[in-house]
Amino acid sequence: MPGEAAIGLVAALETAEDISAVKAALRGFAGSFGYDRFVLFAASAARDEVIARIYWVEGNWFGDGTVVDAETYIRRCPVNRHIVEVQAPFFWTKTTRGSEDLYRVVPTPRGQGVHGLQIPVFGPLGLEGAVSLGGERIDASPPARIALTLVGRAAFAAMRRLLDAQAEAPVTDLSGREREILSWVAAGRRQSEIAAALGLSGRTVENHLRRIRRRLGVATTAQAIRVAIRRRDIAT
Amino acid sequence: MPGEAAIGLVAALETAEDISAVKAALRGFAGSFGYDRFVLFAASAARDEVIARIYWVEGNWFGDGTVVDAETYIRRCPVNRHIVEVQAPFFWTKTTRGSEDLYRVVPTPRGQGVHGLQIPVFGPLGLEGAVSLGGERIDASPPARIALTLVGRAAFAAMRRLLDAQAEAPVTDLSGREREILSWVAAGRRQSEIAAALGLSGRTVENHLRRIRRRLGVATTAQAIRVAIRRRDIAT
DNA sequence: ACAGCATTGAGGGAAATCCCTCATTGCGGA
DNA sequence: TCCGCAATGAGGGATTTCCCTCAATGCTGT
Repeated sequence: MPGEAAIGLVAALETAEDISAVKAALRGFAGSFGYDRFVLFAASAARDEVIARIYWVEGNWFGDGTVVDAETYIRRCPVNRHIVEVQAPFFWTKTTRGSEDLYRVVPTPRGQGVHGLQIPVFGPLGLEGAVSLGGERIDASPPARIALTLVGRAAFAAMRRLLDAQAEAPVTDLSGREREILSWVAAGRRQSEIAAALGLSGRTVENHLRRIRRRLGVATTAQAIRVAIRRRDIAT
Repeated sequence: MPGEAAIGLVAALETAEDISAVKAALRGFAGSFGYDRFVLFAASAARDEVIARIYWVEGNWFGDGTVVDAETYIRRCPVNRHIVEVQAPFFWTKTTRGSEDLYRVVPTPRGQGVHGLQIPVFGPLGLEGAVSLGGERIDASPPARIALTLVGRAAFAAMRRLLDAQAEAPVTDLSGREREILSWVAAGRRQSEIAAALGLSGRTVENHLRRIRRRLGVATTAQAIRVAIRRRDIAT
């Protein structure tokens, strides 16, 4: 009865106090479908890299028994790039030809090799992360996919809640100068124009904008405009 | 067994060919939890107002037997504004004091009056819509919320797939493609990333953005974000 | 048939942004 | 008093955006 179990797990994950409990929940549930490799990472589209922060990596991802570190995983798995282009979970399969690994996105993985389910996680600002599940003999049926998506997303939310609680203190307010400068940018001024208007050097304006981006947790100034408008840091 | 039914419904909704089937699925499932009023609307990157397009309104939303039309519903239900500020489904309750309706967001609705569950739907660009369920004697337990969220979002996806298939007329000066690209920029993507995501060349994205700037009469893309948000060409 | 416009793509070069780091000043709180 | 932080500025280099132009589709409406 994966459905009942899934809903119970989601409820439990919402109030989980313990990272190991979150891992155990996903490990156990996904395990019953044949998945034994796990990756959870934040991707918020807010960083230069696709992956902003790795929450959890576990399992024999590359078939050679090596324990993966974050960088390795990212570099060697192009599936993680594909995540920014989709709107729904997708299956992938890895086939090894000679010494080369070939990853493909497929409707239903079958046959030899490592297969997986990649689950994007969305939020108010767009892509926020992903849950990646893998294994060699996986259940790739629609019910499995649906249940795993439900539980995987709940696990992601729980993991983020627990791990980003202390790690980040993101929602600092913008300083007055920062709001002022961002408002000018929103009004269509270039950095050099703002510098002239405010009697600053272009460098200073640039530095302020970088600080603004970091504070708002966004990748580009254009996105900073949108986020700041939503947060009411600047006027619409 | 709400869990099994939910997963089966989601699978069915993914391939539904028929709007009435989608409605029947949600009506039946939510009905078993005491919900008998339904609203599905898109809120995404394309139109004026918080609500871009209403997919479905059904039920006695205002207790006086009147059939609601879209505008009325939007104007009279402030809960729909609140949707832009949350990251997760929430319950609300409506109490009537004299001739005045008071809406409140609550952890668990109880007592007299109309209660409801508001389910935001997120995608790569952020908030994409919402599913609103209401009733007078509703099940507001966590399992019910989780199952309804799962099915509600699947119903939303199905409804959008079926209804947005045969096009809609752009109300603004920006073309559909232009709004789409600008939305991605507002979500923090670079031109090259957008090109990859949409399968275009970087040149094309760049050309679209120049055209957008010219059309909106702005100098920079950052300003275009603000103007487009204000004009409701893209989502906040 | 033909004009208009959306969509796509490009060359070539100028300008702007963005990244890292480091440093100084001045202010308010522990 | 000293730490932290807002505010300012810079060096130096890597990317990205932006500007002009031109052109080929394909669809729509007159």
